[in-house]
Amino acid sequence: MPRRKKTTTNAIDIIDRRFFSTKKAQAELEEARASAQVARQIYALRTEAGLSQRQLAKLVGTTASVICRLEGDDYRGHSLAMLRRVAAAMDKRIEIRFVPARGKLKTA
Amino acid sequence: MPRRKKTTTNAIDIIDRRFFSTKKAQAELEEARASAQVARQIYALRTEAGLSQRQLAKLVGTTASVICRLEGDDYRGHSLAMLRRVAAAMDKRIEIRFVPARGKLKTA
DNA sequence: ACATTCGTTCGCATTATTGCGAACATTCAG
DNA sequence: CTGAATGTTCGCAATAATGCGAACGAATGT
Repeated sequence: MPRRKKTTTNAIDIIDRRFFSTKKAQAELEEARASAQVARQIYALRTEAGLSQRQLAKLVGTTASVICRLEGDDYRGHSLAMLRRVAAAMDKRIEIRFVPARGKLKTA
Repeated sequence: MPRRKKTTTNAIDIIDRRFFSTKKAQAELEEARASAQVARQIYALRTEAGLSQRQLAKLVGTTASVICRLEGDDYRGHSLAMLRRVAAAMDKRIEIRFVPARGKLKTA
């Protein structure tokens, strides 16, 4: 049975571990939220346009299962190419901006 | 030798063809411009941060050749995952918005 | 001349996204 | 009940992005 690094009786270890875990967790959360927001935007645009997934898929030039994936909250694989195709299908375009890390303000 | 669809003595064919070609050309131009804008944003952020491609690559967790690709004007393969990694490396985050097709206004 | 750093390009393996059909449960209309 | 439409998930082939090292020309400083 190998040593277990003292199981954690050291205060610094605890702090370091917690700090690291929160940093990592925050990064993952932020990315998850950002991806989910993209997904929800697609969903919102589609429903507001009165389109079904299959209808949008046809406009985009793909199938319903792909649209369903794009709208999934846990999907992180969005590509700009696909986003632009989806946007174009609904007379929209994509705007990408690099903004300060924790800027919660939206320019409207 | 198969028929050649009258080679084009028909006015409507000419108009349709021209319309289609301009539509397609416009779409490609718009996509090219959008991609180039992303590339230039990365370049601008990097240089303003005083980083070399290799330095940024290390921060992002990749190599200089990848950064070089991302900054190329003719590269259309950007993924949100990579953009977020680049952004995070420079204390930024990515904001994606679907805006009306020909809206030339920027909200800031 | 030499070494260093820079941006750039190439090829190739690895990984991820897309394409697509099939199937399922649910809902709604006839 | 029957039929049609919707959203969803699954698997797999095809395509595309990434990872990475190597090499090159150019610019810089020693």
